[in-house]
Amino acid sequence: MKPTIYDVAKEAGVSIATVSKVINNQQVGKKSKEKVLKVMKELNYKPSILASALTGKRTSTIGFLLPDLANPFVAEMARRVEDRAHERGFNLVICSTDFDTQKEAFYVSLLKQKSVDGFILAGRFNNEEVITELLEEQTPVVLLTESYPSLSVNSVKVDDFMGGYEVASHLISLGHEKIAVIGEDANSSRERIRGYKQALQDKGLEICEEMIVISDSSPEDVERLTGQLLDKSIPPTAIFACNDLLAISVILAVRERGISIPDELSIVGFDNTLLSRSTDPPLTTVGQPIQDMCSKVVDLLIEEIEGKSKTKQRIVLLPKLIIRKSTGVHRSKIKDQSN
Amino acid sequence: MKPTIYDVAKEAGVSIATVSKVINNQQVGKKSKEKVLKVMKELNYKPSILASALTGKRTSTIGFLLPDLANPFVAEMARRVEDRAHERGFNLVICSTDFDTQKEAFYVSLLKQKSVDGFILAGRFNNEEVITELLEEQTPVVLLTESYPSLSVNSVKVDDFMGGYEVASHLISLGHEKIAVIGEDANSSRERIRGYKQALQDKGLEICEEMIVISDSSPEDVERLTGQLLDKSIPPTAIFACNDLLAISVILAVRERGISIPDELSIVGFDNTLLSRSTDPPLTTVGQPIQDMCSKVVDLLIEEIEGKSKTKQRIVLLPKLIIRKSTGVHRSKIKDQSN
DNA sequence: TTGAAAGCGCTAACAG
DNA sequence: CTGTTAGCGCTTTCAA
Repeated sequence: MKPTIYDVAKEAGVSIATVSKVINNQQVGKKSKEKVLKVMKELNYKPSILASALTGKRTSTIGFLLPDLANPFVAEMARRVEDRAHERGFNLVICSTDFDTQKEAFYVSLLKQKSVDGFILAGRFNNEEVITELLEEQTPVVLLTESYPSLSVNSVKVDDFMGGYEVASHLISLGHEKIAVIGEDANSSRERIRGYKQALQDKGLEICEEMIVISDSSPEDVERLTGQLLDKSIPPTAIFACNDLLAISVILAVRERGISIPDELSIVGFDNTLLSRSTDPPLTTVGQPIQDMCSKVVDLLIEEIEGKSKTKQRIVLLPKLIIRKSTGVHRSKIKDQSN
Repeated sequence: MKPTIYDVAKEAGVSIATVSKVINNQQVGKKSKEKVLKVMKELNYKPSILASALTGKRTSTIGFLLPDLANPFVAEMARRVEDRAHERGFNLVICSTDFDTQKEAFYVSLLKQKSVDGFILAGRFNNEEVITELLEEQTPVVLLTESYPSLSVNSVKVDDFMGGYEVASHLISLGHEKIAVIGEDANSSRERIRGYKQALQDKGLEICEEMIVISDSSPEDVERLTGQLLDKSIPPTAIFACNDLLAISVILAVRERGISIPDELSIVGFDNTLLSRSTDPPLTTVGQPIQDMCSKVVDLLIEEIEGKSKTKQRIVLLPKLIIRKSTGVHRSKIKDQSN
């Protein structure tokens, strides 16, 4: 059916070894080479990557595990990773793990069976055991967006601490003193919160632990938590949501209560997703250099795949505060000033 | 390094044939079977899918080509497709084509070399030649979201015509008579527009061609077109954007002009993406049964892969109008009523 | 420069 | 029920 290397060899009057050599352009007599090339074209011959991988070559495909492809931020990363991978001649097989330890293990195992050349693990990856195993068998892996402080593994992420610090600083400079935080159960959130606390401390503000809450990321939970925050005797004048998706849920909850943004409540997100531009008001957020990060993970992984990497790296890129309309001076402060 | 079927055979004291049989659970003596299973576990043996595919079995991976993974609607589809594929034991290798004929051809060719079992092509696929070729060589293919009227190929999509019809009917029932449309250069848009026209006609309204514009999908272009529409001597009182992403750009453009939605202008989208809930006001849109569609494409494809499919199918699911806050009676009508 | 042949890990007759 | 053996399509020595 589909032509094989034998068909080409026969048609070109040479041995399959010769054909193989022109495929991998090694030394071949000019005449033979031309002949083979011509026949390959005629027969529309494409070498089977399966077969060549079986003999030890790469499959040129990368396993890309992420929490949920439907998440716009994740999807954008996936696209950037895909682009870079494509430039470097690799394909991606993408699997959503939903933070599920079972799925994580399952997919890694399955993709190993399919002989992917390496893995990119994006976002929080719960199954530390799996990572350890990968590391032990020297399977190339790079983490994206999160890192495991205790493991010697390549990773690329943004400086979450700094992002959190900048958000809080911005809010404080606007006069806010009661700043709540809604985070997720992930290292990145924890780092952002750590940055936030540091900023409060540096400015001599009191850190109030009950203003810091962790959600399970579902819109319902976020709305509930937002409600709780707002119902406090002294409610916050600003809420820092640890990512844009959370921020949107916050906005919806807030809007439902008829509270105006930013006059009565400032809101900040994180990630600078598409979403953040289309909310009303447009969301102040922290931009991650997605493209850069994604190029870097791919490059790092390929380096490891090609065996060129000397030592493990933790690459940390700097985030950038993007001020839009969801943050401002609180109404009460405005009165103060006009008095 | 990694254990092979030989290692298992030797360790279990049987032939590789026997091992192979237990892998594919065929008839094997109970004792041997147990022994082999035990050894497989001990050695943590996983059969190489490459090798087995080389002998004619499937790779259990599907090539999924789509326009742009960073598009939230597309990403959500990808996730649903992935889920179903996973349930059926398949993986996805995802490639973004950007509507680029070259990339389309390139990826299809590459994935064929990688021996994917079949293709899902989502959205407008420009390279008809490639589809024809796929069809000729009997490679399983299913189109998602778009269909090629002239080709005998499986496809799953929503009834775009009906969606457009419902949008227009809704708007008309609200009293709108000047309804503009912003579409894309794709069959789905054309169908939606056809539905829109039919509705106008059915209600005895005049169809004004200059109220119908096609954008290149970039936010800038959409904003420009929106401006043009609004600057007409008799501007529309409603705009039907052929998808949510377009609708958002329209909203941004409209908001910039200080026009209020829906009092002065109603806006409708299409797709019911996540985005449509978080805009302000929340967007009236048309919901596609994404999950259903995606399960169906996968099932259809796998049927073809397994050779069970008798005839080609074009599956058309019905859309559903979702009325939110971006549409309403125009201010002028309200006055009329109060007079 | 070229080709014969072994082998990658697995499946599938076919014998036994 | 089990094992032998011949491939699957390609790469890679090793001779010629």
